[in-house]
Amino acid sequence: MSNTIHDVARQAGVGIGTVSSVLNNSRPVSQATREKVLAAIDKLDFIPNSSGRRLSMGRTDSIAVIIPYFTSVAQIERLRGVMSVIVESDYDINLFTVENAPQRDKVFQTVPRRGRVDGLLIFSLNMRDKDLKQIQQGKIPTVLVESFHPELPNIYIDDIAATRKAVEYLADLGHQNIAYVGDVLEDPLGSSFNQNRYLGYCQGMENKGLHVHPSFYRVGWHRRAKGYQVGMKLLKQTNRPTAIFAFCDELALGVIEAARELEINVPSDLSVIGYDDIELAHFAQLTTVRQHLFETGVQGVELLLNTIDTPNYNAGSIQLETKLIVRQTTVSPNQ
Amino acid sequence: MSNTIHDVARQAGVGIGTVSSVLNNSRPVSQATREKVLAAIDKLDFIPNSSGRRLSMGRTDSIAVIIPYFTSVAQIERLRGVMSVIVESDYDINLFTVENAPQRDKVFQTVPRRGRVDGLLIFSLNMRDKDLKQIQQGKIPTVLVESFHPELPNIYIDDIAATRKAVEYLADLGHQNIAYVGDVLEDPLGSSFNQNRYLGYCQGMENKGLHVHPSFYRVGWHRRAKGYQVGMKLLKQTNRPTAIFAFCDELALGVIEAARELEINVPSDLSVIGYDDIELAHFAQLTTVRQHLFETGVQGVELLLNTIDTPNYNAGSIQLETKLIVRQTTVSPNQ
DNA sequence: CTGTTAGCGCATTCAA
DNA sequence: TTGAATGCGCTAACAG
Repeated sequence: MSNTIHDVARQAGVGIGTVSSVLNNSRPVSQATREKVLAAIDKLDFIPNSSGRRLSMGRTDSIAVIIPYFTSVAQIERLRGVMSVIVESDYDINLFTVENAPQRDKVFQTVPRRGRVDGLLIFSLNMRDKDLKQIQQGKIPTVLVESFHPELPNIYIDDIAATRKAVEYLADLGHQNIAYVGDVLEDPLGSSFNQNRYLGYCQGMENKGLHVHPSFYRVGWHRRAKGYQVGMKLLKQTNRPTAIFAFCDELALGVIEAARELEINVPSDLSVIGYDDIELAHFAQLTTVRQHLFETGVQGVELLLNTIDTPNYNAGSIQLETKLIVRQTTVSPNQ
Repeated sequence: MSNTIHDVARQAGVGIGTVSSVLNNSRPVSQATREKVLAAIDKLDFIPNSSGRRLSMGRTDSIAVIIPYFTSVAQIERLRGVMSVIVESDYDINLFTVENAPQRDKVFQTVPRRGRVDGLLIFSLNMRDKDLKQIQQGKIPTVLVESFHPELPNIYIDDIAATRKAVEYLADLGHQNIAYVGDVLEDPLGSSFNQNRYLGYCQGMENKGLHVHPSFYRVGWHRRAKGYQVGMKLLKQTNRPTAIFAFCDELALGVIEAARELEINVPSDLSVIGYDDIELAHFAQLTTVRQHLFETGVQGVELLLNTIDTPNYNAGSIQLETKLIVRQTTVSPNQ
């Protein structure tokens, strides 16, 4: 079918060991034979069979990226960051998306195996002990992005502080009725950042002496359509909030659409603040918390590649900064 | 390191052939031994080593998805479609992004090889003869999405007709000065759809007896920032267009931002029409040509999986419909 | 029905 | 400096 190393060896009139040597520079080869081999390789358009190489080397030269909520723009932005560095490397990316618990279980059971991938990059999924055991006993290098486990290196941001500051910013503008539109706290896939953001919200409210009213806490999935629904409910309430902190930009935009439909002017009648700073946020002039999504992808793979290539690499955790980007959806109330 | 089939065989007190048999149901096994084997597999938490399996089977159970312009929302939407079906299958996805000619060359030279992947799904890249030769002599099943080659099955839309209709719609509204904001015609990665859309624009203009003015044809990369720049130039011209057809939604939104900054009201002073119908288009109330991006991904993999699984599968081409979605960025001029 | 063996394509060790 | 032999883990053909 395809040319093998034997074909090249025959063509060049040498042994396969010699061909392998020039392919990998694994041992000295005389200039003359090297040239013969290279000529044969070129003539046959030979590229070593990946499967054979994997088996022999015990390496796969590929890493798995595991992504929940693949519909989320934020995840895509991270993946872009990953690809931007992987393109320059010799690794392949195996992409796994996870939308529900069975899918997560299947991935965590089958993917972290020797001979499958050389490393794991996991987005936004907290590990259960069973998953961790699998990873650890297989000694599969792993880096978490936007999630946490005491035993694993990760790239993270201080969600609590970032959210707290955003809420305090709203309070400082003079808002008292600040609602929280977020994700369900008990994420079926096990994420903690939603809880952290809610925590930050509560802290911010408390710091400013504001009451966290139960009817001001609403959850939905982080898609725009859901933000629209939740926003509708919230804005039709008799005690309507004057400001809303949304868990992510997509939710925030859904809220804005709801407000638009109810003819509630943003920002004069309603301030909205998002989270992520996706590209759409710029277009919509949305005030938001910028987390450097692309950068988390970049740092995540880089950390992972280092742990793979350097045995006993001391992979610690890396915290990235956030920044409140004030645009045009937040002003003082009744202005 | 990891448990192998031999460990399982020893644990169960059988031969490796028997273990392989129960793993693959490749030959009848007595109920008693089957249970012994299953118990051993369970006890050792055994999953067959992927590299060994690949080599032995001559299959990789993975397919490559090759994507240029990974920054484009449209490509992401297609990829989502792909992942939605792949999750239900037993195939892995190897993701390759391509941002320039050297990267394309490298991917096409190294990826379409037996032992590397079982199939190729290629987005928006026209093949050169050299690339095609590689694919054909390796007999790697391949499906193109949004690109064309007479020898390869593809998923496509009628770009020319769709653009023509969009332009005719603008003309019917009464616009005469209709500009085209598009991609460079000579795409360095070899795409034809940009040329097709420009062609459709010209046809539409001609059908309506309108003149294609050179200063009304502007190109940039399909990112919003570029749309902004191009839009700025176009809108500062003395002979300012009253309507703009943009090659893709992202460019259209950039144009709208430029208009916003120049205090040119959309749509009363300027109609804008995009292409793709990305999610952002809905938020921005952008009139646009909807092509079913997610669906192209779905159909693309499905077609590919069929060609892989069914020898001599007659994979033809599939044309998907487009639809003009009229929202709020297009009205009659001077209204 | 089941154990043993050959071979997938490669890197690498052992001999020469 | 190089060729030949061994083994990576598995499937499948072969032999019992």
